[in-house]
Amino acid sequence: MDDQETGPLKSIADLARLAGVSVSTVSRALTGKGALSKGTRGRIQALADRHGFRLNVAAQNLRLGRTGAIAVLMPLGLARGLQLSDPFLVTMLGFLADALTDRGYDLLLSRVSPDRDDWLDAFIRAGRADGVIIIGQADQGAVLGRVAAHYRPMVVWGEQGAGGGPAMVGADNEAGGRLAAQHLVERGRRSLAFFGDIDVPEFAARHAGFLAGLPASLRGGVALVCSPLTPEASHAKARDWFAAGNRPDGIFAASDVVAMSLVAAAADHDLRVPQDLSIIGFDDIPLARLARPPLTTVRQDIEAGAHHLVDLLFRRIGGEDAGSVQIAPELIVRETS
Amino acid sequence: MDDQETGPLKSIADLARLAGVSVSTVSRALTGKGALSKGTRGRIQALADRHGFRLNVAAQNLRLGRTGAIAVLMPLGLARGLQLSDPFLVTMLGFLADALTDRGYDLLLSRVSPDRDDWLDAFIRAGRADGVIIIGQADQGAVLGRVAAHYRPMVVWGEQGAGGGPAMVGADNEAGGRLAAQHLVERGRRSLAFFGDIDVPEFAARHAGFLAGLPASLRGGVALVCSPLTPEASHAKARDWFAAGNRPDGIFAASDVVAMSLVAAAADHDLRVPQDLSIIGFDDIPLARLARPPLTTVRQDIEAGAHHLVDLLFRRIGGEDAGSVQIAPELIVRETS
DNA sequence: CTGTTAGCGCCTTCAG
DNA sequence: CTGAAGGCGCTAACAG
Repeated sequence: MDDQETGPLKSIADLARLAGVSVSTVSRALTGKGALSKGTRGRIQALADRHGFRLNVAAQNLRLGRTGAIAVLMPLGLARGLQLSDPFLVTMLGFLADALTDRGYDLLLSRVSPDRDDWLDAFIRAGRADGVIIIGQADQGAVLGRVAAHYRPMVVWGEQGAGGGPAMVGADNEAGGRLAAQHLVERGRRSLAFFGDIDVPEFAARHAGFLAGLPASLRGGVALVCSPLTPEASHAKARDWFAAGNRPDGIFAASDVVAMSLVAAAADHDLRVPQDLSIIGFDDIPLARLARPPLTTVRQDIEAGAHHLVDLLFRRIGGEDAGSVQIAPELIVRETS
Repeated sequence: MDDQETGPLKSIADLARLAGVSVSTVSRALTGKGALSKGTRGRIQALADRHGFRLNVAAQNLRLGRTGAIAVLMPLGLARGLQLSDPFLVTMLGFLADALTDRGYDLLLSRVSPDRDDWLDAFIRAGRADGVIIIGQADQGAVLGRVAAHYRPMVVWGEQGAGGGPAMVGADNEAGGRLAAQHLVERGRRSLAFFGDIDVPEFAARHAGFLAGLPASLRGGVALVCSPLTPEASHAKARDWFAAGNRPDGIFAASDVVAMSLVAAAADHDLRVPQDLSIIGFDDIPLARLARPPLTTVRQDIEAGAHHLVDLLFRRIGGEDAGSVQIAPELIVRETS
């Protein structure tokens, strides 16, 4: 195939020498930018192809003052990589990867430890990415607010704080909580509980909405159980809680994984779902439908969320001062309620 | 805080000017490399800290001829980002992110379309990453083999091919299949099926091991059902298959998601699991234990797999000619068998 | 111990 | 339409 075996082409200069033109001509030919005669351009492109030469993206980016990558950071999951295993986060990650690729950007998945207060500033100043998407503000609201004040290309998935914070995209968690409450009440449930850690803002909003959606007579009796998120830990928590003799007839869980743990723990204690106990999750992860019984849940549209995140980010990169977006949740009634 | 407001420090040169030293001194101070008096180093580091200055990683990497990133590519999941949602892949991704971060590398998640034959060469030549981890060879065995012949820093998760291919890490899928077969036989199951797409090499090996683990008398009667991998699609496939009147008493599924779909579909057809039908999955994803009934499965140690992948990759980056690794699977008996 | 110098591979004015 | 030259921000010899 190779008529002239000149060794691997390391740089644009090698190719220029080979083609008998200058480096700038090669650059113009390969980037498609700048005026160039049709003939030369075609000839050089063919030559590059034949030798398998591609512009070095790193150098290109340095010169252009960009990186071609968007960082996705998940403060929630920093302590253990395993936290990343939450199906919701992962599904989100997949959609983000697609949306970013469509725009010609790479997704940089970088674990950062929110141990020091300046973890985010430090990451940003390292210049590894042209923008940052944060999934789950966790307890870093203050940090995010401070950084947002002077760094534009950042968007956050999570619960809308009181104005002035970073640009956010998220489900209307409070509305979701109300949906769950109304549904349980319609089912005749009266002894209720919420499973989730309300130190996480999203979960706090779900909890608040849940209470708000209840008649005043029930509101005071709602048990609040601070459950972890992983399958193992939440299952253990639920089992202990049932073992302690708690017998509610309706539970709203902060996530589908927690809800599935509850279903499993209920079975361990011979509680029938949904006859004795209604359980509602949140997220509608793909596996929720496959659970036995199929899980009733409040759906967040993850794909729409990912697209909004990316749209918003690129608007802000483009200089627009685009603001937050909220996505309406939807109750999906299956068989655990 | 800032005693001298000089505007944001854009580069090492600004800081050098501010500190009254040369750029190389600043470089030495901030990288910690090279000889430098304790005093100057401390002074410059303090100054950098005070002004929030950090070395630009992109420029640093260009100079060093590296990128500081490892690409993770998943040819399986390229058509739709959603494919990434398989819990196994996702869990793997989390462990990889951790292992790479520990070594100071970023994880570049880049969707590439294996449409043209040179997708991998093109990606590599763009120079975006210092190494490549491929999760799931899918039908790209030929491409991987060819690239491996001239590109060292690449490792593949999947099924060991006949020698000469790329460096691989993977579970011993055939042994896993045998474990499943022996277990079903011990349970007295005689009418068997395998659910999975044997065009995928890993699944083909699981299928082959399954047959090999069976007494000759049963081997011929094993149904082979080509099932997709996503929850929705595999559930539909299983339901249709039961609806067509098929009534095996033992099924080995290519993945836990497929197994959970089978459990759900069996329930739709009033088949009791495990009384009427034993089902075994593969992977042992975190949710397998939470399924109702908890799923019997063949466990692959995902964390060990991720560590082997990263170890192997860096050995190869370091010039070693390290070869493949195989991980022993383990049967986890729960309640679907 | 510190400064000077020459690039890493590319893009982009500015001339011709 | 094409070439020459400077520089993106940083590091690593080589001098001093």
